[in-house]
Amino acid sequence: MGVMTRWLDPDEQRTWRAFLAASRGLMDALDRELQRDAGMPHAYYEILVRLSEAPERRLRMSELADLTGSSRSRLSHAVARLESSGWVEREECPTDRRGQVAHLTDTGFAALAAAAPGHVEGVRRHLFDALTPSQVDQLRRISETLADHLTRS
Amino acid sequence: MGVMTRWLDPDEQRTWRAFLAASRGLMDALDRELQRDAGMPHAYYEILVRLSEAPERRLRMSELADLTGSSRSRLSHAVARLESSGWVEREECPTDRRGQVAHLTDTGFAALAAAAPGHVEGVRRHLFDALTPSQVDQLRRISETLADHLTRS
DNA sequence: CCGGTTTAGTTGAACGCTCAACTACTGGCG
DNA sequence: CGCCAGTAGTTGAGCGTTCAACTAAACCGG
Repeated sequence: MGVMTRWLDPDEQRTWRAFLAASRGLMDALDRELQRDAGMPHAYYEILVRLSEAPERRLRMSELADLTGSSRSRLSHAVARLESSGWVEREECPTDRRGQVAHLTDTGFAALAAAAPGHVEGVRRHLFDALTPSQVDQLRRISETLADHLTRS
Repeated sequence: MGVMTRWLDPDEQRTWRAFLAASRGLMDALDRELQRDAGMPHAYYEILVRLSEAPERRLRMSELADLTGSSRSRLSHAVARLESSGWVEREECPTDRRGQVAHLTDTGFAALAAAAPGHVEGVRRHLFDALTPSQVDQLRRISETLADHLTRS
C-alpha cells in the first residue's frame, strides 16, 4: 500500500492492447470456425487432441486437466458433455479408487479426425501465414518464457 | 476438398502450444485477479477503460463494441449488467434515433480507478517483467501484424 | 416519397466456465 | 491400527458469451 503504481508507458500500453486484440481475435476466430465446422468449442478440441496422443487414448482426469491447462471442475463438466455426445467415456482407475480415466472412443477419434484439417488450416491462415519465420521463432521464445513465468509465480 | 492438409511441423506445433498456454494462462490469471480484487471480469474492465478515455466519458454502443472487440450482443448484455451495478448508464442518441450512448458514471469511474493499480501491476508482473525490452518490441510487432491480418481476412 | 435493404441495438435460450461446497479415498504420522 | 490432512473428482448455482431471431430507424434508388 502507498507504493506508487508503475503505470504502463505509451509503448507498453500499445503493446498490451495489440496483444489483447491479437490473442483474443485469434482465439475467437478459431473458436467460431471450429464451432461452425465441427460443432465443438476449441477447449473440447484440445481435450480430444490430448487424449488421442495418449497411450491407449486414455488419461487420468487430473493429468488431462494439467495438459489442457484447465481446472478440475471445468474438465469434469467438459468430459460429462463429451461423454454424452459419445466421444469420450469414463472408466474406473485400477490403481486409485478415487480416480477416473477418460478414454477417447472411436467415434470421438473420428470426430477429431474430421475437425483437424480445417482447424489446422485456420491456425495456419490466422497465425503462421501472417508472420515471418523469424517472428514465429520469436513468438515461440516469448510464449515459452511467459508460460514458464506463469507457472513459477 | 482433396487438397492435402498442410499439417504443423514439430516446431510450429511447439510454437502453437506454447502460445496457447501463455495467452490463455495470462488471460486466466488477470481475469481471476480482477474478479477477486475488483469484482469485475476483464471484459468489463476494458469497457470501463474505453469509456473513461472517451470525450465526456460517452460512446455509442457500436463504437464501444468495435473498440473492445466484442459483438453487439455481448456489449448489450454487458452494458445491461454494468448499468444495474450503477457503473454505466444508457442515454438516447441525439443524432440517431436507433442509437444508444453509454455513459460512465462517477461511481463507475471510481470503481475503475480502484481496480486499475492492481490490474496494471498484474499485467506488469505476468507480462512485461518476464520479457526483455527487445522481446516486448518483438511482441508488439507480432501482435500488431496478427491483429491487422485478422481484420483483413 | 415510397419500398427495400442496411444498420443499431436488444432479447432469450443454450452453453461453457467459475467458484465454493461436497464426497470419497489415500497416505503419512503417532 | 486409527486419525487426519491432503488429493481426486463431482456438483449446482451464478455468470458471461454466443447465436439466431427480432424491432426500429436510417439510407438509398427510382
